[in-house]
Amino acid sequence: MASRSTQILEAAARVIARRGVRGLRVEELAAEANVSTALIYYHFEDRSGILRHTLEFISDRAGRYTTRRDPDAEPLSPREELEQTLLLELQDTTEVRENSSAWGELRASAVFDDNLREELARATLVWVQEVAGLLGRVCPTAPAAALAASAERLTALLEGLSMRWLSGTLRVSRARTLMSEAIDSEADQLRN
Amino acid sequence: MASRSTQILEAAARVIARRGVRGLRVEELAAEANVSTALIYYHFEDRSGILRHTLEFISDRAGRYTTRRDPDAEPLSPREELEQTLLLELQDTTEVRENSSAWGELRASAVFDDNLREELARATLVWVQEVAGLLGRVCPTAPAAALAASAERLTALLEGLSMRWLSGTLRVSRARTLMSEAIDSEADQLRN
DNA sequence: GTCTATATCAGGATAGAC
DNA sequence: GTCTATCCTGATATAGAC
Repeated sequence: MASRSTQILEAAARVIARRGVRGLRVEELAAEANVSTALIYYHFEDRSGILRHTLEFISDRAGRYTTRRDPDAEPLSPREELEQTLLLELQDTTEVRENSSAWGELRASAVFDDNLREELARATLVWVQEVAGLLGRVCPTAPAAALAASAERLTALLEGLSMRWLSGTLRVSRARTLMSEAIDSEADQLRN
Repeated sequence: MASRSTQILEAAARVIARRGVRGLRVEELAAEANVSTALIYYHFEDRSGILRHTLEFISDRAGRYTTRRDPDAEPLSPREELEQTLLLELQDTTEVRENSSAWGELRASAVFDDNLREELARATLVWVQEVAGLLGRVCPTAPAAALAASAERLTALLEGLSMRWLSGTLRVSRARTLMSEAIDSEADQLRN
């Protein structure tokens, strides 16, 4: 059963996805979570405490859905697994939209808020390494440095495309196409 | 000679680069521009008007510094010109930092602010087309659709890398390396 | 732990003089 | 066009009862 804190953090993720970190109002969060504002201040010291905890919550949750898989399906080839992992982030579902826009907000906020940088760097590193690992299974002969570079490019591209999608500059379908072509291209490159 | 409006917009770009869009206080902007808050409201209807005009200002300015060149130097090859155009955005100078962080902020804000989307889409399109044009001169035989896709990927990657740089997750030098490798790779791909 | 009610104040916006 | 002075809303945060 979700604790009160968790319930508030889930609501916070929804509000951030809807309004952004910048647009989060404690009162709106209270309404979304069906609690009073006072309770929020009881659990989290202040507004920026809410933000910190929510962003931690979101990056943990993103890690989970990225690696989750249907247990009955036949195992994916490394190539498919890589593609799926990356394209998962470009789907117009509530969950993905919520995580992606919160992630984008986190990244953007970190430019002006040192407190967020460490957590962000940690989460990015995990993410890049996961992709590098998948690439390594696609191209087992590629040197580690090349895998790392490809993973950095692919994840950075994914963030760029996500932002364009979320900001209404690019359709999801187009973003997906561009992303898979990039994956192919990096994989080819690594096979040289 | 810079008009008052321009003076305010230049100050706005500096303040946004320093504090972010959400951190922009009309009063701080007034101080930065050495004018009163009332004058700002005289020239721009309201806070979001300031934002819209600043976005326009920034994208025009980015267009300018991107294409500016030393008149005495011998002309660049298309390949060099492309590389220079893109790598110009990854330099740790005040001007570039200012434009890039303001640009990133505005992109992030547009996710939640419909007023910014149109201008953002326009500016992105111009930018993508400019890069597609440069790519076309590098690989004159490539079909237009492929040039467009490469340009979209390269500019999206650039935005992604810029954000990582500005948010302290990636060094500029690393970002530059990753970017030039991507340019090479897209150019090779187009030559097939 | 949770609520209702309210203090407090920052900051967007305007009135009116020059 | 530009300023000084000020209004006032909306948002954070707290007091105190249950």
